Amino acid sequence: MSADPSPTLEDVARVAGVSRATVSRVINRTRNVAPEIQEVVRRAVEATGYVPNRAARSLVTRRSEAVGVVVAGTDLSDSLNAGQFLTDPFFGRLLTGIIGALKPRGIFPALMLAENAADDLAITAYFKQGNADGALLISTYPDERLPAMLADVGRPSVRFARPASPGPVSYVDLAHREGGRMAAAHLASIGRRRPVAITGPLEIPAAQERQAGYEEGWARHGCPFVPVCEGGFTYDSGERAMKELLDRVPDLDAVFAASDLMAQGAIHALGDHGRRVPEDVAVVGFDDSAPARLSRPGITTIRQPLEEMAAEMVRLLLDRLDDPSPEPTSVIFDPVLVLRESA
Amino acid sequence: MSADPSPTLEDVARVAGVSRATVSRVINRTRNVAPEIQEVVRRAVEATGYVPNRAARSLVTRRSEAVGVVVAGTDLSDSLNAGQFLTDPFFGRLLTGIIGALKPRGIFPALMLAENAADDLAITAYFKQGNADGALLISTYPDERLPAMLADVGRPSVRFARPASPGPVSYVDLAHREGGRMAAAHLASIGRRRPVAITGPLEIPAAQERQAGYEEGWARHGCPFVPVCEGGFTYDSGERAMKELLDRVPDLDAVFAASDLMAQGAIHALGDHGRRVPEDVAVVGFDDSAPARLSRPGITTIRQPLEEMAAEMVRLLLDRLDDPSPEPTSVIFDPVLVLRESA
DNA sequence: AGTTCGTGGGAGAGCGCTCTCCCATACCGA
DNA sequence: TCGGTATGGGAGAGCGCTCTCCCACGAACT
Repeated sequence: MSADPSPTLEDVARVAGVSRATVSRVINRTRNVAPEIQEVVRRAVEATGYVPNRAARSLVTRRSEAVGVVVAGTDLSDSLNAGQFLTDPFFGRLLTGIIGALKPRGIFPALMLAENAADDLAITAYFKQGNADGALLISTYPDERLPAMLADVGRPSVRFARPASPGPVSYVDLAHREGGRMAAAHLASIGRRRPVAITGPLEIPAAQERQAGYEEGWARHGCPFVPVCEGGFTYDSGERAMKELLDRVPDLDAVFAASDLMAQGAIHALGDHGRRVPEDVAVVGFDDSAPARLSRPGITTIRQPLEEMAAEMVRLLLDRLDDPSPEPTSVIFDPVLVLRESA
Repeated sequence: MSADPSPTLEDVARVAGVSRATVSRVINRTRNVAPEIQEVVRRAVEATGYVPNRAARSLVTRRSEAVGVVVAGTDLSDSLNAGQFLTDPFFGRLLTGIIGALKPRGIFPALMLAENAADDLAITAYFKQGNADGALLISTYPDERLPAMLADVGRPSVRFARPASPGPVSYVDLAHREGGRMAAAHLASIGRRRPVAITGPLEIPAAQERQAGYEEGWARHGCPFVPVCEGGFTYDSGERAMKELLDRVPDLDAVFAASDLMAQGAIHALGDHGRRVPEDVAVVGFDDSAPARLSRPGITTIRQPLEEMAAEMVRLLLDRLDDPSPEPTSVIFDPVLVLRESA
């Protein structure tokens, strides 16, 4: 059954009674070939079980028909952090979108973690060797090194999330500010008046934007000052921040946490202090990841359409690979308020 | 900066004043080369910024130095299911372990989803084209097609979880039966006497084993009959199963759920029925995934050392790639009881 | 009839490596 | 002195493709 010496183009050509070039043309639909000959070739391919050898093709086309997904975890470079990121449903949704969008092209993405400078080097070398044509960069941190390094070796990349400083890189992002505004508007609309905020790490543009939008929203509803505590997007940081805010603002009645995980931590901290959610305190999260849906009470949250955003990243990258025009593009998606029990 | 015509072996050889063969030998440490010449070559590599072209190398070695991670979702072939699997922390932990174990070899795994027969074909073709040398197969379902198909095209694979029928494939698994026994022993040790069980899908060997061990454990503690309800590993199925069991066995005081997600669903269902956890009902989960740690109450659970198991899968595969001896191996890991609040 | 196309096929070079030969040199024991 | 044997280097074939030429042929024009 297993024909160890895999059939080559030459073999197919012999069986079909044509030249190698003709077979190649049929397979790649690269030039007109008489229909009857196409048929003969196709039958020969079938009969031999031929499958083109990617290495040989890549060698001459200088294309690998592969893309890499680079997860740039963190500048903090504790090795746990990036590892944990992979278990974050946020990442899973993104990955689902990427794989789905790549599948029609027969591309399976290579997954890499960039945790430190050595990794950046290894990853750049990987691309330079011709293992992949382009990169999808997933980083919540404003990491700037990789896109430039990859551009140096002629590999375009598309980022998830706007880079901190504008560079020659396409990206896909959410209207975070609008999301923050929506959270404030909703909390105000259900009669809350003493809001607080648990932000993400403020060196991240997205975290800044969400917070800015939230404050803007409250200002519009007559509340010019919002007590705030910075978190790190994680469950524990949300719990800790909530405790601190309860100390500082005992009569708070609304909290906006910049991630669902932090919202979950906050809700548990509120419970520990005898506050009921949503009766005493309303909580709004961000992302609409699994914890928002599965925890009790369900978390009212600002949904990021991550699957769609991922598909858009793929589209941008493939477009750029098909036509390496020099214009970086960006696409911004709208957040959606998802109502559950917590607010 | 970007030397578009990437330097080739030829270029390095010219700079170093040696032949192509010698440069190749130095780079691949494939034969003795005089130390001073090694030094000269190394300097030339440095100077030119040379990086070997993987396609050219693969063409002659017939090795890609790449591996694929195949996530075989389900035979149920609802497209959502596999997508959701990626957001499951279970998968994230496995992936973390795989990537970590592959990194020292400079390999970045290609990720693929097998949701139906067409996918199986596409994936097999991908391997046959020489895109990857071997596969890491992650499937909780006892899918048998892919390992055989891959073996047919000369690609070894290592499975996560024992296949339903023994085949020519290596695998890594957990002592599920022992895990079930541990759950029963713990519940008995804290004085529970009316146990029930929420199993995983019983066509999955792992689910059967966990259940068998659980019943065995209770039999040993004087409880020969355990009411049971089958779930699907998901949150919703756990919630539903718990409701059903509460109807059938109103005075139950202990439940073993075969996944943490189901345990979480069960705990919420118990709460809805006015039962306190763990005072009225003790709950033990399985996996030790994020929900077990983050939900309230924290879920006492049977931990699978997924990262270590993943690393072992990688080791088995790489060994087999380095030396394709025909003996499939299997490695079984021990579960660990992790105590939290729920039992 | 001769010229000019357009169309569809083949020949063959060459992508950048690895690896098998082969050869030059140095060192050894007889 | 000579054959034998490591040791380390170079020459060159060839992995399986793509793609540029080139050519044969028929149709359409002058």
